[in-house]
Amino acid sequence: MIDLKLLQKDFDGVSRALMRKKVTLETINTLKERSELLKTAKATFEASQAEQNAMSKLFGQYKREGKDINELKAKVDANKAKTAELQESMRQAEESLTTLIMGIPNTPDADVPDGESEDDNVEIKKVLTPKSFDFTPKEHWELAEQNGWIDFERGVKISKSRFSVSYADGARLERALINFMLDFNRERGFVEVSVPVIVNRRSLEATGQLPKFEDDLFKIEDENLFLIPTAEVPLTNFFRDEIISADKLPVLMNGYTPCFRKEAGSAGRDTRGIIRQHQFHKVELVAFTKQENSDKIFDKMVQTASDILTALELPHRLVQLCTGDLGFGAAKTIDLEVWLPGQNTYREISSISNTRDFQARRAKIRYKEGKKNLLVHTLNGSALAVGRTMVALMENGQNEDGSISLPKVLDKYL
RNA sequence: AGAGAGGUGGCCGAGUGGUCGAAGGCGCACGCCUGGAACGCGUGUGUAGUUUAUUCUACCGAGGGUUCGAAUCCCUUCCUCUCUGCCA
Repeated sequence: MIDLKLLQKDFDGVSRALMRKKVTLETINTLKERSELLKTAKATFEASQAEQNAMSKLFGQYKREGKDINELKAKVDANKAKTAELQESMRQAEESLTTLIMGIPNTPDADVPDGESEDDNVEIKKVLTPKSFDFTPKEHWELAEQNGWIDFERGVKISKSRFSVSYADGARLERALINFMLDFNRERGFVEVSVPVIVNRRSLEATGQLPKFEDDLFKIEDENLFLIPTAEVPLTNFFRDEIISADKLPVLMNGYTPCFRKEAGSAGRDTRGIIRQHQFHKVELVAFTKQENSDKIFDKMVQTASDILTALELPHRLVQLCTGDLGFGAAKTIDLEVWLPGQNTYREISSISNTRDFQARRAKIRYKEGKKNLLVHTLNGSALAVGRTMVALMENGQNEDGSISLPKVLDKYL
């Protein structure tokens, strides 16, 4: 949620930032109007309520002293009706503001490049050089089938399209990667956490998936519960409605979960293979920091994810997302894209975001600084998407006969 | 899933219509005491909005109702605990 006080104070600055995220000036103006309306409505109501409270107190006093209450009662009755009306209009103002603001994205950082789509993202650097093959490298689905690692048809039979089965060495590699990543992140200071993969509506509102993106989520019928699209949701909600003592910060977490996404709107994209599945494994980093430290922790998270790829000997690059590609809650995002020789391109394998206080304001996660309670900054990032890591290992490690050489860091996990 | 009990501040816990944002205790912070510490004593200690500030408003799981006035009465709902059932 964006900072309404800041909008009041620096309307031009905030609206300029929001317009970079394609929020129309009309919407921003409405937002400002509604927040001012609420403020006045609240003030009027509270004044009337104060009057009511004062008279009610008098009422008790009169009764105790045996005074006549008829006149007072008439006054109090009249004020009561007025107060109820004021309260109702305050409620309406509140509701219309909430509805609007919950759908407003975060403001991008000043240094985020402008752009329309992923084509305008800015490459920051490349790590490791893709090796050249003296044969035509295959795509991962071919290798996966040839090695008996992934069974696509049976995944569809058991569930539906965009589901697959990892099998034998494929399943073992998957598990090895999860363990490897969890250990790697833990050694970097991220405490391992295992969380529910089914969460309630409030949790998804806090992180920003709801109310706007309900169509992307698998919902449990009749329960008002949802399958998580990322461990970011349960991990970030760990501290929801809490005040963390400042000396505990930063809190760095690391968790593995399966993730579930409907992939509505991506029909026809990545239909072959396991690049885009309804269910996939991911190890996620989440951090809670003091406001002044989130940039530092952000860099640490990017470095950690990049180092995992390096340890796995996977060539990759860092890309800073432009405003047009930035997610709903993110102020700043760096994607890690891994080289896929079969596809002859870099593909996203991790996305690391600083949401600053956007999620913290929705989730009411604060810390105490002196006498004041401040919103934490929350950050999240994959380290890494497991399925896509398998894809990269297959395509980069393939030999001419279709067998696959795996990096030696995985030896002790296999 | 059935039966019962219950949800109050960081924690425990009192409070059945007004003087209750809420006794008391624990914890925590500061001060006194001490060579230093424990003990003891004193003071302070919820969140959010509003205001320059005092103030004021809201919050005793959530939502609604009764009333001039609700932590307290009524309704709905969520959650927790105990027993029974089921089950990794």
